[in-house]
Amino acid sequence: MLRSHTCGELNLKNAGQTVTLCGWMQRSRDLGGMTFVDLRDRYGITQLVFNMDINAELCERARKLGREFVLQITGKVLERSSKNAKLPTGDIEIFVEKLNILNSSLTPPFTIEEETDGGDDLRMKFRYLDIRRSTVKEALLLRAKLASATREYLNKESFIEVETPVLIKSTPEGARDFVVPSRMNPGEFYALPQSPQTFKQLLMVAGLDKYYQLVKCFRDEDLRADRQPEFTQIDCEMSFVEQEDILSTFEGLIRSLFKTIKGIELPALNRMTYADAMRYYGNDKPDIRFEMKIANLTEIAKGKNFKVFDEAESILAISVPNAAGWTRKQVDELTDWVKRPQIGATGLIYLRVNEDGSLKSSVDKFFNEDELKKWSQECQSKKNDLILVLAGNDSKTRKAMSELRLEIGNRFGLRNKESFAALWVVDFPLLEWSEEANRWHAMHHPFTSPKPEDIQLLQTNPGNVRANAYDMVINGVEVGGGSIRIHDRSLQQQMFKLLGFSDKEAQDQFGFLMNAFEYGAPPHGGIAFGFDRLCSLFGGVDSIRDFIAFPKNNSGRDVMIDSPSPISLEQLKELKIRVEK
RNA sequence: GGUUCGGUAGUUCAGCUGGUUAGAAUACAUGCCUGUCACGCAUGGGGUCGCGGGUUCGAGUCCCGUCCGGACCGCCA
Repeated sequence: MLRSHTCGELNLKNAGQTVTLCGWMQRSRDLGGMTFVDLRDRYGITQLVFNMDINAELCERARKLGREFVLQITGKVLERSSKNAKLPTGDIEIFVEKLNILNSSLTPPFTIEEETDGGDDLRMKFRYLDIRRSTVKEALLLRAKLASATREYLNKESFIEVETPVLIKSTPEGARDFVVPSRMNPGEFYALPQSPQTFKQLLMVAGLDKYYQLVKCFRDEDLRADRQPEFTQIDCEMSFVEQEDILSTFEGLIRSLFKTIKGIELPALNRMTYADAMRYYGNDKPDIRFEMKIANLTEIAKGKNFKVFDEAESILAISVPNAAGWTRKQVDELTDWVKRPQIGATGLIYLRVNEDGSLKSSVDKFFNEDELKKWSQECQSKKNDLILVLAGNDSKTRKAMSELRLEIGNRFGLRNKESFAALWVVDFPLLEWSEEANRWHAMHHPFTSPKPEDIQLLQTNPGNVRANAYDMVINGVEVGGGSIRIHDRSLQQQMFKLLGFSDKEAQDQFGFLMNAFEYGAPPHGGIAFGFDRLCSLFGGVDSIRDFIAFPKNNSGRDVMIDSPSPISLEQLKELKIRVEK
């Protein structure tokens, strides 16, 4: 070992000992007669001290050290005459007797501090330096802790971790696949899994009963702050279970993670149907850290000769507490906000509920006091509330209202990152109609089972069939989702047919699964959690990038290794692939 | 595919309605300083204003194109 201790562990108890430390030079403070050096490693920072009077030659050498030089020092642990309460090692310093420079360093392109001066692009290019910063290091540490606590919980519950293949088969449903050419099978391609869905179902047919895997998944879609092309899931599946069993098992997992990692006793999760989530929050992943539910004014506000309302499919409102005092300017600014193309509302109507109970709206011309009173009753507003109204096409307006509600939550500081509100959203529709493809799409995936009582609707009214599907939502983030699966060949076949597969297509693409169903497939179901998102939620950060050691940028590039990149002509030839220029 | 914001010193940024030699902070270098811990003080070096074109007597600034990056919409079963 090159060292006897780490830079984070020495304190007064070690005073008098001779120790050897290794680390990076964080910074030095040269006072002329003496020089202080902060030595940093993963575990912390320890101050080194050099003195001209006692060892001039060594002190001169210490003065010449540059930032991020790698040092090995041996010296005596001394109590400091002026202590630093900010450091765990702040009571002591090392009086250096031997200084060995293990490696020098160029001046780093950004400061290696908690708050760096480096931009994202630069940090990613020099990610190995970025990870030296405590913020990123702590994020990776949190990820490791979450992974280990997850495994511990699931192992204790008798789950078996099984690895499934990464080179699999491309299927048309769902996201775009990343594909990998097969040299031995020219013209043919593997796909990287979007999820190990079919494999975990086969493991249930195989009788493993309880499976999990912390697994990399891949989707070739456009990225976001919380979306990477390769990401990690906690993927789980159980046999001989009903929806309730899955919900309670994995509610247990999440609550245990909160307990062990954050010391938080998360209350039992409420259930909300998909229909209610859409009705009251305009969104299938409601942030329930605050109320402000959406009210529907369509019935009571129509037919008063106000054209915008009369032509609208839906008129929706939220009542913002204590906002009646907002100035015209503030409301105008909010109006501009909802009119941005990303939100897409055409305008914003308001109704003030004044302190004295009187009402003032931007549409007083069309509505009398009694009519406005009905609005405020429908919104359950209190004095001093400001009611905000959007109108138009139902799904667009609902979406816009949901965004507006979240924005107001942000502005009022109602979305505290250290408070956590979790719930299950249940009873998702099995199918949704795709205008673009002119056919039904599986809302979750094609292996999701319909609720038994709704199966009869499959032929007559597919849009109304509810699925045994559920999402776990925390603070408006979908952290996980799953379903009870179909385990019966004929129902699965019926499902594919409904989704527009011919019998042959279904057999070609998913025959292996349906065949397996004929050999005693047990009833089963499962769930998958977005592990990166879970990490960022626990870390109180919106972006998942710092919880991934080497993430990709917005355009799916790794700017450090500069990939993707062209491959040689020889490689292409071997793969029998021609690239269009 | 679209919307939007940005690209100026190693880095983070300022630079107004176009006008003399493009600034600040920090980093870096040198010197001074014996209890600092974001040490302090002094001095100094450091710029193809992303790239290409245009308008103009004159462009970091205005226009067009392009590349790069961020956020978002579409997309993400």
